[in-house]
Amino acid sequence: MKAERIPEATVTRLSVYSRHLQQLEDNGIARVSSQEIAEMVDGSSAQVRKDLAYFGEFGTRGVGYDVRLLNRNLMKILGLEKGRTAIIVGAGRLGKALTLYNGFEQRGFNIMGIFDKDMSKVGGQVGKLTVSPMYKLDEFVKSNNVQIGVITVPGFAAQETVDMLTRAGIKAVLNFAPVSVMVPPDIRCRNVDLAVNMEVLSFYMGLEESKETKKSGAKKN
Amino acid sequence: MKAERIPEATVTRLSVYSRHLQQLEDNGIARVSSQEIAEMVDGSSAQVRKDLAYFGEFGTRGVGYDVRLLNRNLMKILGLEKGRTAIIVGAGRLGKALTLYNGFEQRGFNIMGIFDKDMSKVGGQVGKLTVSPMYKLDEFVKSNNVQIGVITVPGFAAQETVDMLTRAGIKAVLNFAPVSVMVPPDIRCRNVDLAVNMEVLSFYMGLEESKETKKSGAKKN
DNA sequence: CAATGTGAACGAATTCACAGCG
DNA sequence: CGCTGTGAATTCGTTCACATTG
Repeated sequence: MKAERIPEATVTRLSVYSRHLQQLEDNGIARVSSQEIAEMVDGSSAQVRKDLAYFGEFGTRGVGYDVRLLNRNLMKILGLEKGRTAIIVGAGRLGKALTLYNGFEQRGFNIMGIFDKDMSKVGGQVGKLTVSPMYKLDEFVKSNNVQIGVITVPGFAAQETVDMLTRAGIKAVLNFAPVSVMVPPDIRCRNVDLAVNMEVLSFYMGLEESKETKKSGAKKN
Repeated sequence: MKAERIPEATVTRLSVYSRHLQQLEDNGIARVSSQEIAEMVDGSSAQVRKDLAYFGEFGTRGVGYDVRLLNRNLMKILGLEKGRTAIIVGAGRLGKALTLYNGFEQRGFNIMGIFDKDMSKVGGQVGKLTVSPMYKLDEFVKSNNVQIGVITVPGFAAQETVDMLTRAGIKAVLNFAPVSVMVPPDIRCRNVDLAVNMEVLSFYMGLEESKETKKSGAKKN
């Protein structure tokens, strides 16, 4: 282990390892090797060990890793033992779906509120939460120490929403609006563009298609 | 330009470039430089030019790129001029939200159907679509030539769903279930794990937090 | 002695810097 | 003259291979 800069790809994989370890734990499996983890996530054992090596020595040579212990360590590395707090901004279908998405609380995230500009949505129920108006956002973020803002507003409203959140003191933004938003340098931001994922698939399908075209002897132009 | 393997990161960026060019086009902007594109996507101009260079020469030296023309080319590279077809499997909240998500059709994707195993959901309306039972999936995919299957079923049902889709002849899978699914080597698959995104944010927030702790002189242990 | 942890080798992706061209 | 297009240099991430150790 050494104090280096951590590749983002490593962080992403740690999260995936953790989810798989959780499954092993739930199934009562006590030990696992880097090789076995690699198979679960479709990677290499060397990669698994390298990823872990950034943060310490978690295994026993000749034996492998204690599933429970390693998962605890990964959760800690990922900051999940701290009970992360989040709100959803945008009470459209996607916002509501994310508010009620089980995967978040299963991993220790607490969705504390949901907000919308549209007064016809304000007051509506989303599970246990009630949709709040935007003017309550600042106060809510501050007094509840909300850390993560999840943006599910339409593209044109995304930047102003992010600005409100950063002014209120949010630490990180997960943006589902299909635009690039600007954040101050001390705020973490990730864009999840659903269409981009589809387009990457489309690109690779296109490669396959042109292969087939070649095989059958047809010409493109 | 040369016939090399294309980095996936490049493909992802092309999709983002295209979305921004679309915006410029809508605003009546006719020309753009690699520098300006870079600023929009928060990247470097050299990166933009390198990405484009995999596919050809699209610009004019000393001038820049024709917005409309470049966007046409990118859409073509991404296979979007072909009218990609998709179905959603899993008519829960996320499935419904994605079915009605504007971003897909705006980019040329046609969501043709939505399926669910739960008979109490079958027959329900989702926009213009009616939720179909799973036993109709195979026939539907084949006769409509559906290319992309979007998985929004619970984790435990994801693998069997993928198997059904691949048997029916699907070309690509976009998996929102928080598990790793296996696909045959000729099928493209992307996993969008919503919790992973949150956890990566959480990790970097943790780095900030320990910086602050150090600054204030406190010790972690 | 089996599986970890890790320096060294390798390969891939990004950035640099400038030649080439409209 | 300005901006593209691109080899060369560099940085970054992954894989290899083996010494290390419980």
